[in-house]
Amino acid sequence: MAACRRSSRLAPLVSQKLAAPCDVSKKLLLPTTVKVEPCVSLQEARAQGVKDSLSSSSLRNCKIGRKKETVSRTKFVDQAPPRKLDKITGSFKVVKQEVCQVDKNIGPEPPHLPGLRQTRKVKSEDVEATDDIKIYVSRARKKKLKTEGTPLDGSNVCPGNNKEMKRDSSDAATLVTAKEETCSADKVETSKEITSLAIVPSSNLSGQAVELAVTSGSPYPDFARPYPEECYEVRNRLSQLHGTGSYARGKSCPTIDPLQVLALEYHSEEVTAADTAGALVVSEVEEQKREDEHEDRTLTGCPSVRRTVLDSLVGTILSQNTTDNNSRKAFASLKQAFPTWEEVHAADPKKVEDAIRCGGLAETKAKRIINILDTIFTERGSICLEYVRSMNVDQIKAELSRFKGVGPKTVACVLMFHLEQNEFPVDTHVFRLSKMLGWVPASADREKTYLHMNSRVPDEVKYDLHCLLVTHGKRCPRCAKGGRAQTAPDGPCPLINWSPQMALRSSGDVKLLKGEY
DNA sequence: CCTATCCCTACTGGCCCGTG
DNA sequence: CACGGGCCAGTAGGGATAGG
Repeated sequence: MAACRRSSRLAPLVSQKLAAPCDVSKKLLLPTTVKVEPCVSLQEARAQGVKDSLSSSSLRNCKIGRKKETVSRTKFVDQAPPRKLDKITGSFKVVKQEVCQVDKNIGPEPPHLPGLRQTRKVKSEDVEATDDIKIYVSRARKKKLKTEGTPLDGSNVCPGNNKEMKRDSSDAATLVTAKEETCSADKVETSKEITSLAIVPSSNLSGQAVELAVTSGSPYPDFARPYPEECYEVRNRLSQLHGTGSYARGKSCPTIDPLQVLALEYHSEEVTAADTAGALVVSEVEEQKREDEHEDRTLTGCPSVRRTVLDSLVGTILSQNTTDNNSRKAFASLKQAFPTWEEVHAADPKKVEDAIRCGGLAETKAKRIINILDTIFTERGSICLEYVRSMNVDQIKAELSRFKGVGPKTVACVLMFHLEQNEFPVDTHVFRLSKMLGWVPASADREKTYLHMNSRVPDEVKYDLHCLLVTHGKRCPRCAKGGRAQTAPDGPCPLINWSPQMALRSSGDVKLLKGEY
């Protein structure tokens, strides 16, 4: 197994900055060694032309202190290869002599874009009015503007961001109508059944489960859970609690997770009241769809496509670390300011930043978006990501994850919500609940959880289960992080006693420490 | 010696809560 | 009411170390 994994990591890679990938990709080079001048920092190493596809450890080996001056490479192949550390597949990265030469001509890489953190609700008092346009200004930005002596006007704020900035308990109540009666006593019975299922020894696994344990690409091939039966049962229980029926792709999920709301907007299928748990999501989605009817005509450089992969990718980036409302408004604001991606690409980064400011982390996200557009334009001659539709899933993962700011979760969301692939994104809620349910080893990190769950969860239930776990992780007082649900609960948790971890949590005897789920 | 991996921290804007 | 600290979540990067 180890040899197998190692072999996969040696998948050849090509720099994203190769100006003519179609030419270079035809080359077949034998493994060799490339001399890299010693340097004292990562930035300097990159400035020397070392591609950022090189692993951090390998790049660090270039530092003087370690007296490591060589970087190995493998070969080009005639296919679209991953171009940086592939966190999803675990494949690895190398650097090539040609890459260094090309990069030297390009110069140092763009400034480091720091990571992101999640934001929560927006305080209503931070919404201010200027003339007829209500504008949203964060406290931090107010402080910054005050420090800079910049007047508060429409040039430095995001318009049209004055509604539903705060998702309070009344909103939640709207979302979860008619849920209480679904939480009846029969839940207790099924809970007992599942308790017994959860502790069933591996020798009693179904044939399907055993097969999965043997053949999956999981980092834990011997860890058989979750069994397919579990996935279906949890889906059914959470569906009863948080929403009715199956959340087929393209229909609404009973969640207001920004990624899912954005995803809904990308699908042309009808969104009906019966498919959602509340009127809020439906009205917002329909309203957005109406806006989209107009915007789609000029939205992208691919006029024949209603929603593009690039829309989805940028939308998902904008949804990182912010609320659904803010991310959606940031996306709409961006489209309003720059109807096409070409315009975004050509725009002053500050203008782009201003356009998405209402989504939070505007500077970071603007740089990342522009960097993506710039990379695509440089490599393809036009700003369009539709070519990934012809790729297989692994190739798409490699293609998208090479962009800075696009991680495994973002790629998985694009794959699942937009490209309708059988992916199982693992966000913080899915990660936490997976551990609580005993579906992954306690030591599993998020990436391993993603790999394991993606291989274990039956394809037909991935979409539903993801949506429901996210919803449940937000709403259930027992299962929410820190025991603090983001909305009013829909009812008693149907997963009590599902696993020893869940039982411990529900008993209240365990004081959760920092970092624990 | 080189690479892979684990573990940890930084970064970011905003919310929540306690304190003065 | 203002202020500060803790916390949130996804990504990037670096130190240390294991393994081939």
